[in-house]
Amino acid sequence: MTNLVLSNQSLKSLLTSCITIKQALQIHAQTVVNGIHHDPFLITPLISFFAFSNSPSALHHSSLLFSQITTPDLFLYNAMIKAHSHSHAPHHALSLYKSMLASPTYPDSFTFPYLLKSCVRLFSLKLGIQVHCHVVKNGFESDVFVVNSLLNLYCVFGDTGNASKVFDESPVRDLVSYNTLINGFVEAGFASCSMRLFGEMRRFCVQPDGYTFVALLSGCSSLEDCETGKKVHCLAYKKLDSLGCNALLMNALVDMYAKCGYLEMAKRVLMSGIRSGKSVIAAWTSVMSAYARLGEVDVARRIFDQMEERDVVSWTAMINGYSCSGHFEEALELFVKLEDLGMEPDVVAVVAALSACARLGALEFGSRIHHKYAGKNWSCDQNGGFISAAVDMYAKCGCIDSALDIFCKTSDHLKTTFLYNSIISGLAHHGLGESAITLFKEMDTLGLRPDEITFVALLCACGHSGLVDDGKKLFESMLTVYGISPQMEHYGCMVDLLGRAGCLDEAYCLILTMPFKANAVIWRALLSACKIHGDIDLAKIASKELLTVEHGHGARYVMMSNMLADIDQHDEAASVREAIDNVGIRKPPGWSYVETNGALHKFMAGDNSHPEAKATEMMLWDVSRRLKSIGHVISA
DNA sequence: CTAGGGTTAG
Repeated sequence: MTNLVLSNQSLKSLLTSCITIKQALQIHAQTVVNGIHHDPFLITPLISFFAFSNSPSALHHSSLLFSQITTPDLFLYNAMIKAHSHSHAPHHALSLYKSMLASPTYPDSFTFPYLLKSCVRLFSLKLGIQVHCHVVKNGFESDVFVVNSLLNLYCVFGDTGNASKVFDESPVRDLVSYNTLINGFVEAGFASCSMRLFGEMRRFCVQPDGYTFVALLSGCSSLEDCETGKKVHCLAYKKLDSLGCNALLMNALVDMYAKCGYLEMAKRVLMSGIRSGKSVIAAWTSVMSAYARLGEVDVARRIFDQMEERDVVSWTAMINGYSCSGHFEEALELFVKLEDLGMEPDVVAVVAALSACARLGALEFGSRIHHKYAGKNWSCDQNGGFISAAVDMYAKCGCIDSALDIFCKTSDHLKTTFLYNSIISGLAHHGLGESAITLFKEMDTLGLRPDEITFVALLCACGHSGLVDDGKKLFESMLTVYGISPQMEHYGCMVDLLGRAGCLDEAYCLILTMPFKANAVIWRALLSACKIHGDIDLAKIASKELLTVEHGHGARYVMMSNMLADIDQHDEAASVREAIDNVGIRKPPGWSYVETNGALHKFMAGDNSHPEAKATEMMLWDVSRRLKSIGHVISA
């Protein structure tokens, strides 16, 4: 090759037609050879080429070049910030911004959207709020791109309150602003707000596009509002003559009809999608899930097997389809198959598997999954769902210590009401009422609001630990302090709590004064308390009431007959048994699982077929004898 | 602004 010396100009024009990283590296080498690598007109396009070539090593290379520039200009700063915002290390974007603030350069409207995106990718609302302050300080709140990035930031974190505030206070709004907030409302579970916003959008004559309709339909799916869904369908049909080529929209339509239970309509839209050659995996997944929810697991499985393409989402849907119908073993089997096929399960799939383990009590399997996926690059441990699923799994499998360990190691910004609910109910089931209350008090200092589930867990914890006064105080505080009106479940917990503690009259009184008609759960709780404390008169009342709300339920008869036998009312017990025979009621046998050394053992009431059934029974007898000896009262 | 699949109680 001839020793050709290229001028600055020709190198620069070469760079514009450069395609591969290798070519750009060659040009860079030339600039060094020619001693012109400090020419800003050459180095700037080189840096941005490397920055935007979507390769971690090239980005590293551009960072090196960038660091050698003494006073980078705004353009270069923005280029580097943008490149880092979608890199594997978005925090570099914020460091760059910091050094920019220390330099004579000021940010502009191009800087903030990428900073905000970095905060989103760092899962840090806190940093995002700081950047928001800088937006205000620098006067960019009226730039529509900045506004849309702010909207996205708040929506991603489910903070629709702040998102609405940004939206309301912004002098500029475009289609993207509306779409972002509409979608944010839907994802936060406020689908009705999204419908209202859509109305406003139309009044302001902002023309919706495909994304608007997809978001709205997704809202109709979650509301199971097929009426609105149909209207959106019509509107989308009229507005978009290109409806036929939008796969996303077709999928959203199918999902809406499937979730609303209009399976025939869902399949009709799906078929039209197939005819026009669209990508239909998502639509099939929706239809499949609908069948699973209806309890038709076999139909769901057939669809799953017949789908010509399956992705992680379809696998997850099938795994959950099994879980929904109580087929936890099949769910886990499918998860293992997914792993064996070399497909990388994502957080949602892992969460689904952990949940199946929790339901089965499959500790070894569950902890294997937990350890395998904690600390992966897509960061399960940054995902609130993964953490609560793991906490729940350990708690349900009897390892409250492991559950607490995970909980305590979780940093505060990842602690949510949901996670507290998981750990508190875990503590409740382990009879650790005091700890449950301690953690509950912690929520306040983190600014987390308890919800109705928190109180179910708390009251349950008090009930299992005999903390009657604490339970009463908490029940009081629900409405007076937290503005949550107690539901049937909460009254149920209170009846159980008072009943176990022997305050039978107080429990009965609560039932009579509560604002709803007591359901079977409540009467059963009272009946069970009567059994423990041997109150026959109240037991008769409770069982009479139970009969009126729950006609012909086998468990009631069995419980009643056992109870009467226990308190030496053998004649009455016999008459109840007779009633069972007369009505022909059969209580479905109780069953349970236990997992040891990776094998699952199923136990059913009255079933002695397990090879170690005799030994197990002896062990159980021993356990209950020891429980009795330390004063524990075993209820029905 | 890019569907479809998820975690807590009873």
